[in-house]
Amino acid sequence: MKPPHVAILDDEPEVRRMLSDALEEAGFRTTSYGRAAEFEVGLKRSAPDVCLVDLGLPDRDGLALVHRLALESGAAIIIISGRAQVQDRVTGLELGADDYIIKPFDPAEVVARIRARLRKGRPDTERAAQTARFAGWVAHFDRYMLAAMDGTEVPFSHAEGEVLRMFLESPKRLISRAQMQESLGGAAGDSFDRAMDVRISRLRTKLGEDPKNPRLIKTIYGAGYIFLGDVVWG
Amino acid sequence: MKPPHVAILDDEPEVRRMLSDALEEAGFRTTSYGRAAEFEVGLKRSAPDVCLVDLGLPDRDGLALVHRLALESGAAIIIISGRAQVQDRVTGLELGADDYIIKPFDPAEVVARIRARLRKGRPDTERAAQTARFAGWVAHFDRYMLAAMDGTEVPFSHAEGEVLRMFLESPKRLISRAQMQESLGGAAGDSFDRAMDVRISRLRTKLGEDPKNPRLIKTIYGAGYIFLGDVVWG
DNA sequence: CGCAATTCTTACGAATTGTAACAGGCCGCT
DNA sequence: AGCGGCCTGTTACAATTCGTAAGAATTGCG
Repeated sequence: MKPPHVAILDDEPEVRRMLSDALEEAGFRTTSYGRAAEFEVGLKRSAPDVCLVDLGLPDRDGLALVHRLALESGAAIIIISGRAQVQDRVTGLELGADDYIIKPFDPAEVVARIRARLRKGRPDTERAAQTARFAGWVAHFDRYMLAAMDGTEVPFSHAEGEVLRMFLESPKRLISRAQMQESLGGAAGDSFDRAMDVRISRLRTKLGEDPKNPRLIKTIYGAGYIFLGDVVWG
Repeated sequence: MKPPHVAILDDEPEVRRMLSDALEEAGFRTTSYGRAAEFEVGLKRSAPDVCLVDLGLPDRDGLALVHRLALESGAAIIIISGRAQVQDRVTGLELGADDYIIKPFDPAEVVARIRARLRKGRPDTERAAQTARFAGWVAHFDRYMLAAMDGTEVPFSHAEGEVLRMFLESPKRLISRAQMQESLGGAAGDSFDRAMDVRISRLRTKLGEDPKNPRLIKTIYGAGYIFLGDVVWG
């Protein structure tokens, strides 16, 4: 398994440096950003497992950013802030942060808290579920079959299954093209993005989507795709 | 859904009392224990969702208890301790605790941290709420749809959604053009500000604004925009 | 080697988004 | 009030992005 990826957002270069050094020492991959705008662009390319966010940003309301992250991203969110009041911590946590660390901090503690989040966040012990229910379908990934309620079965290929699995693992979340390509091992080539389209297109027809008005796999022009529909694994 | 159950282990009666009061006020069920032995007996009867454990116990090594809990129980474990050294926190977290709170603590923060743990532990239930109500509309950011009260729905694009979301996150506050450009990832180019205008223009028409007299998105000449209207998220 | 299934590439049409151009409004000045 | 410059709104068009059909390349199997 690839090492977890931590995204760092802090406007002070020394702090970024200290964090990324400590985290890479601890075996994580890191990406650092100095401004919220760059950070959000980076999120679209690859979804991190943990976001370390400094609230004292010059260019954006940090709490609003945290709120959005909590809603949209599945990552664990850890706030780093110089504001030490209890009320600040409470509102940060209420808005969706998973932890709140006060400056000045010790990098070792940051590492320990990140590990604690990842431990709970990824119950990969029982992650062997091979079936998923959604929108009247049951996807059997072990047999490469889609079963409808009425008993009819539709086979799907490996490429289609990769895409479908990605959707079912992150339902109701925007998935950017770049994320898919990274996840599906495709080098972001010139015409590889067209292949993505085709895979999704075929998957859509197998799911019986109305091309004019898809209800499950929706295209977000210029951003990616989103899978609507409630998913139950197992 | 039954309210979550929090088990409290602390040898000081006043602390137990303060915690249980605050937690029940917040809607949790609580059970308090003064000694580790009772605590372990209680665990066998009913498995709590969260364990609040004071490390400074007279009758047992608290860290060893935490370690066992982490391995055997599925509950979230939060350490409360008077020991404030970084090394103490790191070892506590490494041994399996999910959080580490230092005495003296504020009950409100304890509640917030417990909620943060439960949120991640029970995924997918409350994250789905990606909607905001305002001025007779309901914005569904997961489906990219605006629903009016009478049931009619208007789709909005990603670009329009970015603008709308910015407004709804900061209602009744001035938002400058520069802020928007930063936030929407656009390099502040020569003609990029024109694109902003167009986005806002299109959004206005979808909201049915009167161009002559906009009620929701008001432009402040030379400064930026302001979104009037009360917003309720959820 | 031939066949079939899968996947990629190419090509063209459709949807969205950005850009340019023009029209109108706001503000300061006389 | 009237004028002129700057800011903003809107429309039309161009560029980018995406969907899908059909053919080519790849893979797997006998």
